[in-house]
Amino acid sequence: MSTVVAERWGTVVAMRTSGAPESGTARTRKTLQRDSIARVLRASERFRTAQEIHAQMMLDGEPVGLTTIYRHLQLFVDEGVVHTVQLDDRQTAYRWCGHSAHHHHLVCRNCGVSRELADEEFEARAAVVAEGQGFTELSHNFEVFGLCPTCQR
Amino acid sequence: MSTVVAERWGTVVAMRTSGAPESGTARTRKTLQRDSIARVLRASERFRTAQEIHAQMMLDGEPVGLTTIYRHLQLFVDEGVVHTVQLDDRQTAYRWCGHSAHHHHLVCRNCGVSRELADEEFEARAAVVAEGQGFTELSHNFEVFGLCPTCQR
DNA sequence: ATATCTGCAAAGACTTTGCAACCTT
DNA sequence: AAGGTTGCAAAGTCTTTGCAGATAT
Repeated sequence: MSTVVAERWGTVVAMRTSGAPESGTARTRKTLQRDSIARVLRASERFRTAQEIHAQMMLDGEPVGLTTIYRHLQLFVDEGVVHTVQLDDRQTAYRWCGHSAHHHHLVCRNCGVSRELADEEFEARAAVVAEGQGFTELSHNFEVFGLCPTCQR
Repeated sequence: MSTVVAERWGTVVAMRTSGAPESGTARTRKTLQRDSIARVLRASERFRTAQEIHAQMMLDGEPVGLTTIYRHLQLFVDEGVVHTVQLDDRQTAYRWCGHSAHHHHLVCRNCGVSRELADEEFEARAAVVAEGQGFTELSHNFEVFGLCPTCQR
């Protein structure tokens, strides 16, 4: 159903069109766990790790297995509605964006709050510089970290 | 000797001045292993993982423990002469740059070969966009991946 | 002579997989 | 009824740490 082409250096992800199941293939089922996870993600503009999401759900009285959380996060990422950031300590943080349009993030390194950054000039320059070196099939990572207004106090 | 301030979201690394030991502190010793690792890194313009470097050294008849490789890579990073990139599969890849001036990389996702990118406009735009949102103490990640001329064939 | 360096073994941390019971459709 | 879903336990990976013997200065 989903086609993810992950390569060693940089990743190329083919989005999966969640609503339109392929010929004779099963659909993703609607379950309490899936809904809970989506709700928690949508409720905050922060990047959270799977473990943090799990801990919060346990506290909130919505116990969902860590395994299930990892699985749905990956499904959401495949669908393009959740975006990720690699933390320095080798963890992956997830954030609900609700759409799969290409963009980047400005992330608070203290609390994880983030804003979306969609700057066409970045994209253009990245392409120009890379193509100037003869590289093709480009993709890129770009994240800005800083202290958000709230965490500056 | 080295001061590394690693925060959860994004990293702030205080360079360590390798040549000038602090008051009464010991210096890094010159050893065969350290030299071998540095030589291997300098010999290629690629980003390599610790495990790849280890494998190559074993094949090259320069057996050095994986532990030692990890330790020296970290020392080189602290000194600023080696830069890193986080791979999608959660590994860290290292590349000898020889200097600690701020820059980014254009990396071939097939073979890891890379070119340095030093584009002041990127830096400027990143700062402007982020400050416009009220964020301070900025830092950022930026890497472009693609297929190098050689790997396109 | 002594503090650092090496590297094996073991520990750590996050994430993935096997599998039997469970729940949507 | 059929097949996706759940979650515990176990496995997997990369990286770090403990420690005793080896080594650079």
